[in-house]
Amino acid sequence: MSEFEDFPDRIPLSQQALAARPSPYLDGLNAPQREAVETLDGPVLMLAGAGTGKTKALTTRIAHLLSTGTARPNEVLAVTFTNKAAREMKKRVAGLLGQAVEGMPWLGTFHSIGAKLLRLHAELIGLKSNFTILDTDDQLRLLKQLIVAAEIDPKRWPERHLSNVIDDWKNRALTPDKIPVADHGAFNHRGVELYAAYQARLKTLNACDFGDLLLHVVTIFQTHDDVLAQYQRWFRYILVDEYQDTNVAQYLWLRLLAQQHKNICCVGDDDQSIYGWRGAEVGNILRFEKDFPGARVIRLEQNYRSTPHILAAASSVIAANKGRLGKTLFTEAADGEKVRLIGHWDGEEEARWIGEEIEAMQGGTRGMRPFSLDEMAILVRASHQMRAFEDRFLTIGLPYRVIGGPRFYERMEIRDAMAYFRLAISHDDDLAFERVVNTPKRGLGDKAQQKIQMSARSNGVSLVEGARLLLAAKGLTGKGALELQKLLDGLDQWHRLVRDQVDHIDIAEQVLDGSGYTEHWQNTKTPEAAGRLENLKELVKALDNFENLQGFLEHVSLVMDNETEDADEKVSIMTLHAAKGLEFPTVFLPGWEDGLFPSQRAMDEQGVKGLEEERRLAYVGLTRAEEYAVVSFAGNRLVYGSWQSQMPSRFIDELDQDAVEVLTAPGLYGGGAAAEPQVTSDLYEKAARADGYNSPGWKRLQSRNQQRGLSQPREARNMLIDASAISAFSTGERVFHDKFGYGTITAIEGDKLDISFEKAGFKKVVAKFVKLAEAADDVPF
DNA sequence: TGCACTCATATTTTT
DNA sequence: TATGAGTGCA
Repeated sequence: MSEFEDFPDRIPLSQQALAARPSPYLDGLNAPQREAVETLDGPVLMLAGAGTGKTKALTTRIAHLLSTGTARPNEVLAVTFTNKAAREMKKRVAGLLGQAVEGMPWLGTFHSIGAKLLRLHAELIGLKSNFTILDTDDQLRLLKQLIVAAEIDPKRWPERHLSNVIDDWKNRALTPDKIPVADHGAFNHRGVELYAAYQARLKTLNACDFGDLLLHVVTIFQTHDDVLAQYQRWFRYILVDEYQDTNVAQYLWLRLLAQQHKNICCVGDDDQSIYGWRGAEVGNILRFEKDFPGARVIRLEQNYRSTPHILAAASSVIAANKGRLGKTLFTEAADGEKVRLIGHWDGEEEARWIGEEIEAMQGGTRGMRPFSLDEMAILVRASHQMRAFEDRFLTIGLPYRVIGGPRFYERMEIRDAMAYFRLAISHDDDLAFERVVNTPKRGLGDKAQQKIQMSARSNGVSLVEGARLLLAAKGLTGKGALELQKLLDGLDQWHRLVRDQVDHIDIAEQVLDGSGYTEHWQNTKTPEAAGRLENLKELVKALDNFENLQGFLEHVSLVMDNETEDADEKVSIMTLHAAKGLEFPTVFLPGWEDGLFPSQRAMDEQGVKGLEEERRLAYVGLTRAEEYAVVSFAGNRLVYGSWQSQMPSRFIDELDQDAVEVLTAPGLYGGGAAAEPQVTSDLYEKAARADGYNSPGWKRLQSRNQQRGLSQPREARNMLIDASAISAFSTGERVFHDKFGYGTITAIEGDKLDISFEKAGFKKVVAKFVKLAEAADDVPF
């Protein structure tokens, strides 16, 4: 292996010698971080709370290993989950060492390292080393074919479902022959059979899916001692990021590799485990000390990110979870702002308020420093919540960016283009052929495609060959035959270009133009066509960074992400999941309502386990904030087209009251305020725009709350309960609700009223959203 | 092949 | 509500 030549080969130092010769990187680390860096031998579990500098510790540890000569770059296996994390790690290690880390071939994501290993040993599980990696789309198409072939109704049993079942098995490192009896009922008792068929099909296609990249490697390790032993010797030091997110397959993979030297350092935070639904096993991190006897557990608890109030709020929420490893975050930062809590009438108003708040904060009119849009983020539980914000921000012209969403390489045009590239390289790529045979439209519809399939199957050849034979046998006539011949000629021509090692950018352009694909989008008059052409250009541009098409395809299926860098200042909108690992000075957390967050589905399907994961999500959300966090909820929300009354999230109850300040929103009126004309909220809104919290409306609302003795209630949420509202109602009373109309109170429970509405039926509603019927009579509606 | 229509469906998604 | 997938018709 020549790739490490540029790295000086140093004589490993003993621990003793190391102690005597402190590494220069240790400055600026706190005691536990230092310990995590210096405890090189034996298993180490670094429990790193949010914002405690775990990446710093991890990268310094690598730099330390290398610079002291304890390990050579190729002896260190460092795995992350995301490409972004891998890049970041590379960059920071390089920064610490003052040189590029070209010589670290085993720093990467689980999947990229898995792919690398699998290419080296593919033949051991019946693949060729140039196997293709299927994306989700290919996978689903394949599964659909298998479902239909098995004469199962794909409507009742959609491929999506099967893919989940199979992914779940793969996450648990279960090959078809190892599926436990308890799972045999999966997918209408046909799951195991279809799984086996799928794996067989993948092998004939010389392909594997994401899960296989790990599963196959585990299988190889389990069945080939010599191969395993080689890597066990090789990887003297293993580092794992985000250990709480590992699934069983990844866990086995790591454990097998670590058996020889046992120098495995896992970094994670059980409180930030939010991917349980995807097969992540919190149990892996909870069990670490059992798995690796003699493990040193190091806790990083000093938080460098958030103010004490934010930390207190986050800690108080997460404290409600059971079975934690337990950490107590602390900070030396100054107090700062309290977490603010605000309730709104509905989702639309919530979005409006946040929009205004963002604008105000830009100008520094909230008694804080001015914040740039880049410093603010809105974190939602589910992506459909984004819409309200997008709508609002578009109307007021507030620039925003949505993080996450479909990735670049998942877009239709990119995949079509890539399918063409794949075909240019290999005519055996049936999946690619299926994808593009009639894209753009060539008059090769279902019937023509079936004929090609038949021809291929009966002759035992690939689809491309099958098509060739079909044409030769005159099995296809007319326009279709002509077009198919043109396509096949094109394929031959492109294949020659690849073989002759023509510059791959030229090839790409010839393929896209020659196939008529570019033209297809040029002729398309839909609004997104221009963007698609733009993306295709982008794709060709990206080719520049690679030696050849093959290298590009490998990369694109594993590594290409969607980082559109634009310099413009924008507010970020993303899901809580997407926010993990990020931080923002200001964070808005809307939609804290029971059923939405925590999500009803998580609780229904996973019970307490699900609820606890939701709670960790709340913890992740709050700990993203550096200086300022705002939690909000709405009393009414439009869910699938009908209005739903929402209860504030139970997580709001769990917030440390001392860390929270309650704001009263415009448009919220209970009890005494109910009699006030609607104009109150208009006044407040105008004033808020002008003067922020110094507005007369704001002050009036504040003082009114104070008069009611609401400044120091026991629980945060209780602060929102209008005492007069509670006493104002009694069972049997006729009330009015803006969205549900008139109804009668059937029961009262704290601030919650059970109301039987005349039109909307039975609802549970927070008292402050309801008025006595006679008080409502003068409200225009 | 393209359209207009019905119908079911509706979290989170590192690779 | 709004999106997509599937279906029927020109």
